[in-house]
Amino acid sequence: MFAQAATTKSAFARQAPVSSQRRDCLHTLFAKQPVEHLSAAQILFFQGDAAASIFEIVQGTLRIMRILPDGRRVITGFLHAGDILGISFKSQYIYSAEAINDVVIRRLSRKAFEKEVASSDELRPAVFKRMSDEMAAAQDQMVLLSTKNAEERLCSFLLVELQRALRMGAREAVVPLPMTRLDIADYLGLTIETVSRTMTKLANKGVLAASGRHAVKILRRTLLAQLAGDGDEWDEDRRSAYGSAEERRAH
Amino acid sequence: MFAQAATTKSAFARQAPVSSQRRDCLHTLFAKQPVEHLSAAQILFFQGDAAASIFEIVQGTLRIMRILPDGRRVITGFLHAGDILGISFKSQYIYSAEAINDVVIRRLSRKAFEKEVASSDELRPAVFKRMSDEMAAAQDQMVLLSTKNAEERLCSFLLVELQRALRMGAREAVVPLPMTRLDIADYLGLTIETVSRTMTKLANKGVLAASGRHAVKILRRTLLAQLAGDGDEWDEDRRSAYGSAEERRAH
DNA sequence: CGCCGTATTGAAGTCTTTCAACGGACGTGG
DNA sequence: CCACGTCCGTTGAAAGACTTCAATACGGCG
Repeated sequence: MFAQAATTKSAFARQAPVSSQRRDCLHTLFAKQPVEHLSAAQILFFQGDAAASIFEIVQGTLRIMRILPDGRRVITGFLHAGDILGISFKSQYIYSAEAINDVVIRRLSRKAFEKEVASSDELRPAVFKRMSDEMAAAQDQMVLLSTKNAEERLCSFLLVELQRALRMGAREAVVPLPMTRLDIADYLGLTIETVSRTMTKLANKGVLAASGRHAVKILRRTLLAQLAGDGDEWDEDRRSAYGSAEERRAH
Repeated sequence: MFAQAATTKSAFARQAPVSSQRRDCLHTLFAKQPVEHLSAAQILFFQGDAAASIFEIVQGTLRIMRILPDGRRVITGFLHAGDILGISFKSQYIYSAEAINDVVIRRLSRKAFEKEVASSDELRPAVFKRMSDEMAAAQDQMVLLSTKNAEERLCSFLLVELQRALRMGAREAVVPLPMTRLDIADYLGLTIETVSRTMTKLANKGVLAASGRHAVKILRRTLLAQLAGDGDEWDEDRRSAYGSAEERRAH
């Protein structure tokens, strides 16, 4: 168990949905904290709870979500090993966090965290950067939800998760999907059926192949990236052309 | 002009799309900076530009947006007088900012800003809070885009803008809409036609009445709030009921 | 006063959702 | 070790919401 946690810890992430960057000095803050365990479906905290702690995820995956008064659920992100959770909170948690599988975390009190950050000139930029990355990820998600169709959404999601898996040291292009289809649907703003249908469509196209229920193997990564619709992420040429392209319509 | 700018400056905002809080000590940073003027449709900065400055909006409205490679545009927020722009940036701007009408801003170099923040124990929490508010707003927008239909989206938007107008000292329930329908559409993830149709539907219901092209008068504020679908924003009852409500489907 | 860009309205089309049934995997218990 | 039940995922068909295409109307500005 210890060895396992150690290897997981050495993993890092970049560009993931909510807050995951490469290992930085922030992790040293948690190094001495004891680990805590959560089992699948266990809730770490509720939306509206007093935001007392900041968490480092050592192992496993969490979903962070909001529930609307009428019961509709929105998943605003998935958090994996190496991610830090709770930096951008106010006095109350703005969403709920729930374990998808078995999760190991370390906890730091908000007070202690703020004290450390105030006193360290090295920590401050790291915190700042992390929040900025979180914000950028949130913007990406808004773009996805505003303009992308089902196929583009799923491809975007799979691409990000694939990149994460590869950074974690995966040797094959296999994307682990510990969450259920409903989680994916609630994250992408689709229904479970549409996710399922789109997945089989991608399989038929030869983009991917199911690898058990909770993983997919990516067969054509370039095609996946094209279908994701992010293209080359805004190149210089497009920029100068922008002015004349203003009349283009939405969607 | 000066007097006008002064009154505008005393305005504050809370809970607006991207970054607008009540007046706080951050504004003192800009007090000595000279004002700059932008005319309608003028671009303050481009997505991808080196993020050299932080801005305080003294007057007017900006749209912040991202352009996808294929030309699709997403507006991730509108910024009004009193808002501060650019705190959550990395080394490059993650979106473009463009004036909707005539805009007055003050500018502070990123370097100077960071220096001030590092040295002031009062400024740091203010910056932190602002970024957290921005994050919360981004999450709200994700919820809107994920789960809400056209009517709910438009009502949510109008409600936020109405609250802002009232805080700014508006005596009547009139929402100024300096942006075009296309802007609203790109912000809400809809088409211009759907925005238009939904607007007239709301007028027929007696919720609002057009007041020229760039303003609407809200006639039934409570109904507007109900139609926005945010309800009472997550009450305690619902929370305990959540566990048993897990089987609910998306949308 | 007339023009041009913006907004509204109508009708058809498309994508996703909804409703419904089936299939398959996993875990428990016999 | 297999049987069975349950949960999750897949597939099909119909319905619905929004988009798209197209024409018309409004409103500000020269």
